[in-house]
Amino acid sequence: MSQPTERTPERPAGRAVPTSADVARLAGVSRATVSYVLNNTSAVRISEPTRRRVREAAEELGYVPHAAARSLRAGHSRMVLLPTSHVPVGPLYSQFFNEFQWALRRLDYTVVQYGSVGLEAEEAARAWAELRPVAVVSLGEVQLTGQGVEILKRSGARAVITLGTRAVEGTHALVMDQGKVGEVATAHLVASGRRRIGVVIPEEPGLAMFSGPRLDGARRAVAGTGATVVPLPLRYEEESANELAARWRDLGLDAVFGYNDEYAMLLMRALQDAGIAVPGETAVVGADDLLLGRLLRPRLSTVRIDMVLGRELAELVDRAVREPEVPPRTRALLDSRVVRRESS
Amino acid sequence: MSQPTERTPERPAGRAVPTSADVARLAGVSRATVSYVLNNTSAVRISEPTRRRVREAAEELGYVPHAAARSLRAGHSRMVLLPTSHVPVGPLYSQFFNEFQWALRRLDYTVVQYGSVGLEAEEAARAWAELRPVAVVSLGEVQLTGQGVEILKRSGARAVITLGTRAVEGTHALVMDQGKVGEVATAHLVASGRRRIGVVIPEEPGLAMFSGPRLDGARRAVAGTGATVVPLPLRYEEESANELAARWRDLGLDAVFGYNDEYAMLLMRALQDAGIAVPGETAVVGADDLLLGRLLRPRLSTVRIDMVLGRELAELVDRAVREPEVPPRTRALLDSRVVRRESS
DNA sequence: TTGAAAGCGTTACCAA
DNA sequence: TTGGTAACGCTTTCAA
Repeated sequence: MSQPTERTPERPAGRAVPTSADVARLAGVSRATVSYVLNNTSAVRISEPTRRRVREAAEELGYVPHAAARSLRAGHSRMVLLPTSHVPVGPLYSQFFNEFQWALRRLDYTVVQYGSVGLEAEEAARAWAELRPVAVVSLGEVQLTGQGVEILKRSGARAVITLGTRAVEGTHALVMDQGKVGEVATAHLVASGRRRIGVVIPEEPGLAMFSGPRLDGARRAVAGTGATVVPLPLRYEEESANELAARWRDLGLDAVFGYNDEYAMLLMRALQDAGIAVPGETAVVGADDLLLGRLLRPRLSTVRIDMVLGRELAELVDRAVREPEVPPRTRALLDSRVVRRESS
Repeated sequence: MSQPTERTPERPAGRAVPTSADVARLAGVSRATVSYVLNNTSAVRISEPTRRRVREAAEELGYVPHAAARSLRAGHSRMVLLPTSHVPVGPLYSQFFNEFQWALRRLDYTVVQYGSVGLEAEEAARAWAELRPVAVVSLGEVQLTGQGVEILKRSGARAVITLGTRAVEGTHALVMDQGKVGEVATAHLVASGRRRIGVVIPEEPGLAMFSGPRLDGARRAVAGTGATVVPLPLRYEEESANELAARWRDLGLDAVFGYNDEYAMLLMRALQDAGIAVPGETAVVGADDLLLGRLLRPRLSTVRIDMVLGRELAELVDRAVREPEVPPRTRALLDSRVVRRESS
């Protein structure tokens, strides 16, 4: 860039942000022409010399269009808003999420994640609505209410998609059937002849959303089999696991579903240290099929969760935006199956 | 897009998005009054009955202010933009990140994460600049250039903060000294009498940003000691680890720094399965101090990384926004120390 | 081929 | 205490 001045102060107090009017002035044309050139408007034909002058002027000024002004004028945006929060999630979920974002970008949407920690349902919906997104994809961080959905739709959102453990009225709901995770794990344990089955409930906040349905699923699996389910609160700390292991024999359990691989690994180690044979005396099953679970001895049995592809979800969003009249539907988002290794 | 000149209704058969003008009409007042009431403008006093009428009208219509229009009018926003991408990060980083977001929110900023996967430096800077954020905090997903920083500042960003492995010109740079992680790990191994030290280099994309500096740090640690460093490419798969373990004795290594706990655990298991005693024949050190590392036998030695608090970083952002004339500085963001367990 | 002007939803200034 | 009005930056229709 040509900076003829010897000293360019970083931030001259008066330096304004260049607008299309500045570009027009420098190029010696009107603002309309600038817009035509920079947006490659095909309806209008601009001479090549003019185009070049405009482009050079824009370049020289470092002009960048103002998204807010543009979408204000246009009356709509292509922003897809994804509320985020602090729910600790595994690599599976992260990968899905990234693929989803990438696919949306390919469909020419601007993906914006909005940190929504600590917001209540309606408060959150209002905050999101201020940005006038064309679609909101809520991954369950904030429990959206029908009221909140109404606010969003009234403010122009053409699609509200919830991706959670249960359907929300008025939205395209994608249900992650967390119950099934607990169900297949527990059914597997029952089928292997286990009768008293512990189910780990993490005490860490934010996980109740997943652990509750998983426990319910476990209960469904034992219904009518004579086996029983015992909830086991557990913090993700060695001390907590050791305490639990110390009273293991009093609990009289012969199997445990560890919520996920991490909690399962923690508990399995504590059980082994307490002299309880795995899987001999107690079977252990995790979930998520982490690589690390295969490194323990015995190798950890697990529930493998197959997520819908991020690309598919992106296409669903796109369709919902283009055809908002299609009524929202609820559909399953993931499938689960047991991968039996050595710990069960 | 060539569309017929016929007017296509933007919002088919639906009521339009309510604006402050609609609220004013319903309440029987002017738009200005609506603005005063809804923003609690203290400079103007509005009678209580009027306030009530306005509030009720807004409520009835489900009015939500239009953030773009507001910031267009105001000439500035309080948006802090955080580019995100798919770099796989550990729980330590996530926790820091969430704390940071939360703290920014408390300081009344709107935190927006912008999915920037696959964007080049300048392209990305331009995309971010379109949103006219008051500050950009780049966590290193996209290698920001001086050019990119200039674009952002010209478009009104009052602070650009980079949080990466090396400083970027013109920004408040917070350097995560990844080199030190490798340095302290290797120094520890050398001090324990190890001479030929392997350093794992993950083959997964996106990690080079961290692994390169860590390897450099390891080299610094052996300089002048007579010990040597050997880079060890490794995929995060059992097969890859087993291959590496199979030719371990040919490599003649007596220690390895495993990049982080996960790779270290993977490799340690492969070494043990190949009959190589840990730490007797080969010492292993990871990094991140994951709980899972403590579950293996021997317990995994590790490098504990202390991150700066998210709250501190949020305050730095706030200060940089309020006093943009203060020259950008580079400062260290994290400190590292070895936690010796049993594997070294 | 280009330009003038309207208007998107807000808010701040100045009158009434 | 309230209302009219201009302006923020952009796109688009209409006119030249």
